[in-house]
Amino acid sequence: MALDTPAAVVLELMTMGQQSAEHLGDLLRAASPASPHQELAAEILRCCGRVIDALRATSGARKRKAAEYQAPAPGAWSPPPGPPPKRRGRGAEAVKEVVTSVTTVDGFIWRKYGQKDINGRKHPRLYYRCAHRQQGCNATRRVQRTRDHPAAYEIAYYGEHTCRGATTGHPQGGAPPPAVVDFGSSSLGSADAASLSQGQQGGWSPPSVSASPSSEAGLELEGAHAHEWEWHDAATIDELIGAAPCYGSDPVTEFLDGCLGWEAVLNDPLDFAGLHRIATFQ
DNA sequence: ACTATTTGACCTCC
DNA sequence: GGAGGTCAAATAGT
Repeated sequence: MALDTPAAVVLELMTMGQQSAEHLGDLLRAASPASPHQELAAEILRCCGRVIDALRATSGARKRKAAEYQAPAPGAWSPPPGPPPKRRGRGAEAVKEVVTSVTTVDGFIWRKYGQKDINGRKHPRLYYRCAHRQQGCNATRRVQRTRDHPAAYEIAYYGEHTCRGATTGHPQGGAPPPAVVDFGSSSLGSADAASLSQGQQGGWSPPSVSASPSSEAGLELEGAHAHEWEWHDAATIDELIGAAPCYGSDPVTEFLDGCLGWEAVLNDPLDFAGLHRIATFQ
């Protein structure tokens, strides 16, 4: 939610850019240890770092005060009226399971309703349900960082969407903007997850990048037509670098040739005028 | 004022 | 009984 502000978006994008520069530096080192271009990558890295620092300093990173929960009187909690709510059976089959670097780009609006520390897992599991639950949509999803690659998320979907997706109600009927910043396997980020909030007008609102400092899950960029890439259990990030279709024989060249999604992001209908200025470090 | 998120309590399954 | 899943009050954000 908090990342709906341009500054927050810039911060997130700069973080990604920083990660990409790191990745680029690695690739350059691997390609040619003596390459003078490494210094260029290092320069990009430094610039990103400075912008990030400046943004963090000005944003004031408000943090939620720890809730002072007042325990309800014994017996205060009462189950909702009517039949008991149906809980998903433990280990119930997910309709779909995805392992992805972004926690979703599935075109649906999700609302977080719970978080739980899971035994043997370093990161908590996050629970989301479709924001259209009031319209009877019972779709839920479970997001969990993978054990092997904390930058990756296992997303399990449960239930069917009866709402046909929030973004289908796009006011202009046009395709929503491609809002995915696809850094491919380089997104080894500290991204944080939160659910995408829908605008109060009930229509489609631009995809937002949101993060909460306290959350352990990842960046979430959502757009109805944005793509997500998946990898499967056996794949490692390194394997994916080699396997990703956008990489050719020269990974460095391919990297520079636009496997990243910057253009798509900057062409986004969102007002990125300010972003352009910042992105050019002026 | 209203909505979204956080988080401890509670429920259900194994 | 423990672990995972969900609820709902409290709180933050707009």
